[in-house]
Amino acid sequence: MTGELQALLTRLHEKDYKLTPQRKVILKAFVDNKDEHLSAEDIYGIVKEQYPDIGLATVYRTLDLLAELGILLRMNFGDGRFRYEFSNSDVHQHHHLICMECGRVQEFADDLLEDLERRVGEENGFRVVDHQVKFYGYCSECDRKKA
Amino acid sequence: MTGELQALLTRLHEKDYKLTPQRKVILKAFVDNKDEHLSAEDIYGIVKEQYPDIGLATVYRTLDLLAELGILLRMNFGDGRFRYEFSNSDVHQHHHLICMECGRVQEFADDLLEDLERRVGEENGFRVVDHQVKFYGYCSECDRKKA
DNA sequence: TTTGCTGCAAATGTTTTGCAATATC
DNA sequence: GATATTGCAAAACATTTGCAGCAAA
Repeated sequence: MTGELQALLTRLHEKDYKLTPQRKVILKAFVDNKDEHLSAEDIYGIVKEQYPDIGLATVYRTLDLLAELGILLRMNFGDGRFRYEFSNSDVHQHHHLICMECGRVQEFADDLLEDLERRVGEENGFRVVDHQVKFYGYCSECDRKKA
Repeated sequence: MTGELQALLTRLHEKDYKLTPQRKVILKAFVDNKDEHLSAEDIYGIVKEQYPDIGLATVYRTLDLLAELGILLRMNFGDGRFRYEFSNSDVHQHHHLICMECGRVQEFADDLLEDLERRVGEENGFRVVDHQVKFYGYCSECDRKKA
């Protein structure tokens, strides 16, 4: 756990970014909330407990930085704000199931898409470098409640 | 062409929505720009030529209405504004190739995904009702310029 | 000590809303 | 004539930016 945070800090340090307490605390928030898809405001709320004087602008700037470095993934679920998650390079491709009732986001991994990606690129004269797949529907819980 | 506009107006009329010139002119803008992915501001610009007194708020309200009725699809390409396109029920599933250089959006249709959709739903206890797929990369033109 | 970072407040850009006036049915 | 719809201006909301002060190296 601590080792993971350390590794990330080292990664920043290697690129000559300063290791400020604000950056540490934001990174820690992601380490502690691995499965979440956090918005800037979410992070701000979490981080304010440990570091009450942090400014929202700093959160935004840090998220930008971490996303540029590839440490975070910036995603858009269509709810009007960006959300961020740890860019776990092990699980290379993972996608999202978005519940239209409660808004909960589940993840799923799938490699079948790489095939599709290649084929679509060839057929359309397009060099595909990334893809994003979202399925919309109802999670089992909401589906049960509705029935 | 005119027939298509008529059909849409009838659809509004049947649901007791008033056929205002503003609504007609906005619908016409979509009929005339079938292959585009238009933002509210885009529509506002187009429509202002025929109806200079229209307000931007009316454009937003009309787009909301048409999207709710299923006449338009509201989409988010991550460029900070919603974009709308005709919901052409013939081409049931079509997806987007987004050029990371010039921002142009090409479409492609694919039915292979329905399979995937079913399988993912089953494996994750999720009732999938829609999906959205975006491929990011470089269109042939930009790819050529870069090489 | 030097520069990069921060917090604050103001600015930005898109979308929404309150309200009085207006136009459709 | 009743009520939905409009235009305008202001508000809301997420995000960005300018800048003076501060802190990591």
